[in-house]
Amino acid sequence: MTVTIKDVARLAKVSVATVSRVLNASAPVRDDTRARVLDIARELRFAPNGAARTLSRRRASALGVILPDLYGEFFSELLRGIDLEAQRAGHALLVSSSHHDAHGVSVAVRAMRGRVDGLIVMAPEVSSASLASALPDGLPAVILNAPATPGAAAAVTVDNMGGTRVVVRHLAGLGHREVAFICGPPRNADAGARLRGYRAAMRAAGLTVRDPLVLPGDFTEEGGWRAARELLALRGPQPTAIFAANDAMAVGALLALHEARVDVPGEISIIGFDDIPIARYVTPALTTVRVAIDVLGARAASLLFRALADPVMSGDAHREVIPAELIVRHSCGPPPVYATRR
Amino acid sequence: MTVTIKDVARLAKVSVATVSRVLNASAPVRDDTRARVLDIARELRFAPNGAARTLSRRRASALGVILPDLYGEFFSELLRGIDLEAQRAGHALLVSSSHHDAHGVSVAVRAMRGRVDGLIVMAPEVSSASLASALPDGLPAVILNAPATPGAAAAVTVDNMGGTRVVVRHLAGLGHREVAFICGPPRNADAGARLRGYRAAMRAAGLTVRDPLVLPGDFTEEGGWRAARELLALRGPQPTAIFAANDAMAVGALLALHEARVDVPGEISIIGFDDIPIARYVTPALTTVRVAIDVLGARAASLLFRALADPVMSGDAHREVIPAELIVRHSCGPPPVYATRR
DNA sequence: CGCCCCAATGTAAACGTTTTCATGCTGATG
DNA sequence: CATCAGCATGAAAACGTTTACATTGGGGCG
Repeated sequence: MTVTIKDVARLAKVSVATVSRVLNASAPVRDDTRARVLDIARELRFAPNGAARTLSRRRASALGVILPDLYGEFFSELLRGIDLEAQRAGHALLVSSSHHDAHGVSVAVRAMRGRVDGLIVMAPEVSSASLASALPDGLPAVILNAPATPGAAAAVTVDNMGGTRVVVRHLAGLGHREVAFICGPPRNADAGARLRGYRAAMRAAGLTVRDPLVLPGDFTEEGGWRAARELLALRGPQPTAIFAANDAMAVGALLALHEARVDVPGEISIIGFDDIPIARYVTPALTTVRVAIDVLGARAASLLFRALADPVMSGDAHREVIPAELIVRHSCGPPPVYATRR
Repeated sequence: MTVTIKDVARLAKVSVATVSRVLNASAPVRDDTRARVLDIARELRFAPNGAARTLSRRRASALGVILPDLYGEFFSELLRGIDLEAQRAGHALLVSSSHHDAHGVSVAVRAMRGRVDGLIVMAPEVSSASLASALPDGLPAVILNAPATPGAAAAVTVDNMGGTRVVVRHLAGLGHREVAFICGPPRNADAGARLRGYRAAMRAAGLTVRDPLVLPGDFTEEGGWRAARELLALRGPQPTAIFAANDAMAVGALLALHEARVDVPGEISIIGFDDIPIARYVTPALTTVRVAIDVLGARAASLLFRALADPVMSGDAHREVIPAELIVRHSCGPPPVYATRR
């Protein structure tokens, strides 16, 4: 028995149309009737029903956000960036997380039909083809960090290539020649791009990638720890630097080296990717690549709003890239003398 | 021109009612018609309109979450906990942040009417009275970390009293007598509770609180840094331990002491509250009080679901407290000898 | 062979808004 | 004084579902 616009209309002795007009200022209303309606509305503590409004207006004033997870600072920052933009446009956020596979994403997308005006989807482990087919027809969408989609939907991505290039150049400039790489999850789009970027940058710097120095990983601290242990156990020449595909793994590797009493950066340099807040606090502070995650989110939202305002544009599959910047702290130095001399 | 249930009905040569029955399995339908309807629906890529469904069912299958902010790991974890519970109940999350004052919260609450089945509200700086008056009549709500509400709505809070007590006992047990305290924001409910808890626990331990040792703060790293500087500049006897009302400030204080070449824990012990992930990584690792933020969120959600299932209960203003646990790391030790000797 | 019941389906009325169209009414204009 | 413009309002039709109620048709039972 909640109070509806009809109750307000009845008590104010006007039609529901007039109440609607007063509340939305959508048409001129005489001052005295407006005052009367507002009084009654306030007295009854009337609040319009969102679902009815959405249905009638064919506009939800909400954005759907579909994420693989909600764990860690990455998603927190992303969501904050999206929210910032959405808020200024008077839109709410309908979030749904824990959607890893194509089916899960598809279900989540369907559940949002009619409740949101557009979609921001992040599904780094779902192929762009199946993702495109999961997206509904009439709903504009922006895809985050997806494998390069051939013009299917608008997308925002991190400049993984640029980020890895600057890392390898930095290490090469310090004199490193044997740079190990700890990969991310095999099916993850960012992880793949970073691996490719590492290989390309190594080649460009005139360095060769030795296969045993490319280790599997999974973006977790634990995974980084394991990879570092594996490197230490390697027979043959050790690497003089480790490049981890994200900061969490770099922190894990740091821990493993610390446990093994290997000096960082004296004996081995280490470098990450993302610049999560923790990176500043480990000892030695982690040299890494900064990506403005909140900007990533904000750009996605504003891109979506542009597509919403101008439906023609949405076919044009706009693409945006968030820059990545090298942050030099204390975990990298020149290779040890015996190594450079060799 | 999106596809509706009518289109499906027309092409499948049945009524919309039958389509609805098939899609919701809400009534028996002959096998062949069911198959036909499902075929057409799939072919047309039909997805029901959420707003229409909500309106008709008078149930949104969504929870509203109203937060003061989205910055930092606290909110990330909170949201994750809420999402976990909501997801298992098949509910989505409508989040709205950046609502600090009573008016902002009120606006956000109104915007959610008709789009959610219940509300989780966190507004640590809004008085419980004005908060209660902002909540709509028919909508169950759970309040997080609010100042003790006199039975207005269900609430979940952190055991600030228990947490501060165990901290003071720990420090007293190590031999500290002069324990400084860095406060949180003046109007923040948690901050207030922690200050009161500190005073009470000091008294219970037979220690006196000297006013110059209680410093203002604001829950930020920067604020903790400033407070520590102020303590160092103090004439008269220095404290042998600093208790910060949250971890962010403890980290800031740690930094200030490090800069001033004061040994922690040799000369001064330091202890925080919250156990944010960074706490493990600073040097020395921060002794603190662990609060399971994700559990806080999850409890709030499940409490809300219980209220939803059983509307009678919602009047009963259930109250739940999340325990706080001391995590001993390396930032606390016995006071320096010259201090104990005195 | 006629009746009744049940299963399957259709019809139409909600749900609470917004919005289009129609209708008075006021006052200005010729 | 007749007419017309325009402003304030009301009536009713959307919007896309679900669901209460009505209507079939067929089979079992007397």
